[in-house]
Amino acid sequence: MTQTSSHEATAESPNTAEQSTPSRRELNKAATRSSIASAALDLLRSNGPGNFTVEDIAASAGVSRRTFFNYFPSLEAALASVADGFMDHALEQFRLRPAEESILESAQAALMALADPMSVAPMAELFSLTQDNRQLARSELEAWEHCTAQIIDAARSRLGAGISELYLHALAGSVISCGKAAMTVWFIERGPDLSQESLAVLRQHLIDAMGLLGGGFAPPSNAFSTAASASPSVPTTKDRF
Amino acid sequence: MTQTSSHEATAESPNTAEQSTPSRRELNKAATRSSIASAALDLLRSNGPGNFTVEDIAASAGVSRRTFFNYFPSLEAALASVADGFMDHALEQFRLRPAEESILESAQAALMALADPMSVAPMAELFSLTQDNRQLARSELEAWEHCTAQIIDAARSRLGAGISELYLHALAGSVISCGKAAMTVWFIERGPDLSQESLAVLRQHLIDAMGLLGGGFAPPSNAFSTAASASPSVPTTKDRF
DNA sequence: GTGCAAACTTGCACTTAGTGTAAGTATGTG
DNA sequence: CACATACTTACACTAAGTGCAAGTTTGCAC
Repeated sequence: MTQTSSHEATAESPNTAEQSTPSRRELNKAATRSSIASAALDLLRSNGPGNFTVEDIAASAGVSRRTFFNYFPSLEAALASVADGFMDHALEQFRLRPAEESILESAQAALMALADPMSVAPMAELFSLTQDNRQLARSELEAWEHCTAQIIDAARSRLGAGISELYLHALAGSVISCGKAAMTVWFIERGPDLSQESLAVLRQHLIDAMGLLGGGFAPPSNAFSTAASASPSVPTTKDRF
Repeated sequence: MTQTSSHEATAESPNTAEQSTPSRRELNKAATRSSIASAALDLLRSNGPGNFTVEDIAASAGVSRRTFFNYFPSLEAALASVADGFMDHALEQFRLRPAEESILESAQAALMALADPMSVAPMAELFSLTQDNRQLARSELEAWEHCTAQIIDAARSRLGAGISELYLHALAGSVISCGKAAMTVWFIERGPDLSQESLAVLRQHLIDAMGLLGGGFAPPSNAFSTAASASPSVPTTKDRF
């Protein structure tokens, strides 16, 4: 989670190289952090949302309550770090796409990269465990929002600073909304089912949602048929995977 | 805010009529509620975000701390009730649109209705006072999310239950994202400026954002010129206001 | 390795959010 | 007027989140 970095004590690695020497300290910190996060996830699994406290997580992770708060600003943030990992992965994929590709294509490709079991499993689990809890749902909204902001930045640097801010904001927001919609609908239909068949459905939903967006949400009667043909810049992509 | 209704004690008015006799009780409750909300807004104005407590609000509204929590589940919710009023207004407009109109057109029309000073003033103020506070920003996200859910319902009942859920979710989410984008960009550009000129800018942003959406976010080089021509179902609407 | 400074952890004390409960006060009804 | 119901309030309690100061670990120089 990028926003929690401000709560960590280390500023930057002392060596000018980027990741040559992770240094004992950083390794320890990373270990502690992930141990807290997975303790939180375990408790979410076993006790259900709302039925455990920060103290429980800290005890289960073998640290003090105070240390928990040195790593995460709230209980929800600890759980949201799972979603953040998922989205960081997506953003990485997005930024790796060739600059000449359209934003929608890049977004679609990036989202595709998430429909594999390894990436989507923790996210799907969070989704399922989170559904009925207000606090947790909020954190998830925040994670999506954070992701939107990142896309805006990435798209701006790709398209040049001259591009309309409204275009950037509306596009990034819509892309995220469509990704969110695909996951939500998938989850409603399939629950936490991570089989190949189920993931194929998710993948198709992601494709369809982007197709709808690229097609300007042509009226529903022919929504799916026109979605592909009406969007020359997003050529269906269905056959690419 | 619709979701706070579960925290209120009254279930339904005793008389079968809808709003004939608001009854002393309901009047008192409404008065208390709005007095709490405006006390919260006053404190936000005078002290800035994060620099006042629920106890302060309760004292300022002349009720006990406990009563505050009988009306609102959190400090943020009290402030968010302002945004909720704004969005309820928009949803009302949306639902009043003729059924044969496209969803995008209806959404655009509904959003237009909000660009008048009376509606937008409290929202803009919240926006400005809220910008740098995490908790408050979360509540606002929640309000948008709530609004999205309402649009999904409204669109489903308009388009019939046979319509694809993915279509509904993606469309509603994108519409809201575009509305949010228009407001965000407007606010970045103009700050809390509610002059006629500034509102015209907001209006134009709302139109443009919906145009972009209807046009499938045609590549930026010709984003604005093609946005209108590429969306036959959303005929610019610029000349309607 | 010895020593020292910086980073990290922890316990403690404190404020505030939020909730359950039971007793009090207002409101509507016969 | 009497009575039931809705609403407010005080009180007590759990838990979130933060500041601070003392302890412990790590990195680095000698």
